[in-house]
Amino acid sequence: MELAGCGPITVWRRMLEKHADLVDTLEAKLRADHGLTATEFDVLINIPSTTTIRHRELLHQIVLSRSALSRLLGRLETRGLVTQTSDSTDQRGVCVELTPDGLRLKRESARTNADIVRTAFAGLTEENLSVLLDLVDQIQPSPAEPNEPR
Amino acid sequence: MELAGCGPITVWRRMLEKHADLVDTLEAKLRADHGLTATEFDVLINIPSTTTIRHRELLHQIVLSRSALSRLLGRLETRGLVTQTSDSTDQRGVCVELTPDGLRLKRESARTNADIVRTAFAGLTEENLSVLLDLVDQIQPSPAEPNEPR
DNA sequence: CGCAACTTGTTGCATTGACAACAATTTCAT
DNA sequence: ATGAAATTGTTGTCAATGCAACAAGTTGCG
Repeated sequence: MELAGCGPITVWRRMLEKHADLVDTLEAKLRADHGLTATEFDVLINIPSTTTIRHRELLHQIVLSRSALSRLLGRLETRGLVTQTSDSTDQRGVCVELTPDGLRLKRESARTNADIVRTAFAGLTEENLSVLLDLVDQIQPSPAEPNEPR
Repeated sequence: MELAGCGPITVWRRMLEKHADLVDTLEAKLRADHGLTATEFDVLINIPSTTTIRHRELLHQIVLSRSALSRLLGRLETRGLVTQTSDSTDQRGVCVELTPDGLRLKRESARTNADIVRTAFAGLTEENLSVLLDLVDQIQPSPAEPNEPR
C-alpha cells in the first residue's frame, strides 16, 4: 500500500498537470507575442544563428516527422524567416538558414520562453533545482521495446 | 551566472525530455496492447465504471475541445466501448456509459499504464517520490494572463 | 407567459501531423 | 565500374484537433 498521495502514479499525474500548465502558458505567450506555435519555436531555436543546418540535423534535435518538418520549413520560408538552399556537397540535402528577420524572431522568442520558465521556477532555490534535476534524471522509462514476437 | 547545468531552463529542458520519453513509452504500449491513443485512454479512464457521465463533465476533467470530445466518443461508441443516451433530465445533455467491453478495456489499460509508470519510477524511494512531488508543486506557471489591453 | 441569454452538443472548415510511396542522390560491396 | 541498398526530402492521403457557426434545450427576468 502506498502512502497517501505519494505513489509514483500520483507523482506522475501531478507532473503531467504542471507540464500541461506550463506548456499552455508558453504556447499562449509565444503565439500572442510572436505568432509562433510550439513546434515552430522548437524548429527556430534549433536553427543555428550564424550558419546553416540540414533538415536531417534538425530532425535529430526535435520531435517531428520528416514530412511535417519539410512542410513547416516551407511555411517559415514563405514567412521570410528562413531560406532553403540545396547542399552543394550532397545534392539530396537541403540547407536551412535564418534570415535577419528569422534571427531576430529566434532571439526574441527565446527570451520570452526563458522569462516564463524562470518565472515558473522562481520559487525554487539553486539547491531545489539541483535536487529536482537529480530526481528527474532517476526516472527511467523503458525505451519502448521494439520487439514484436510475431 | 548560473551553476553548470542547474539553471531553471536546463531543469525544464530535462523535464521535457523525460516527459516526452515516458509519454512515448506509454502511448506505444497503449497502442500496441489495447489499440488506444493517449486521448482515448484519458477519456476512458475518466468515464465512471458504474454510472454515466455527461460530455460536459468529461470536458472538465480532460484537455480537449468539445468538438473533439464529441467525435472521439462517437468513435468509441462505434467500437462498442461506450453507449451514449440522451439525458432524461436535460434534453441537451448526452450521457456516456461504459459497455462491458469498455469497462474491461478501461481496467486493463489502466493497469498497463500504471505498470509502466511504476517501472519508470522504480529507481526512486518513497522519500524521493515525496521530495519530487513537493518540488514539482513549487513550480508555478503564471496562468496565461487573459488580459489583452486593447 | 414570453422572449432574451445562456448552455450543450454537433457539424463545416482549415490546420497540422503521421505514414506510405516516390524521386533523386549517395554509398557500398563486389 | 556497376548495380543493390541506404539516405534524404517531397508529395498524396488520411486521421485528429480547434474554432466558428449552428441547432436544440433550458433558465430567468419582465
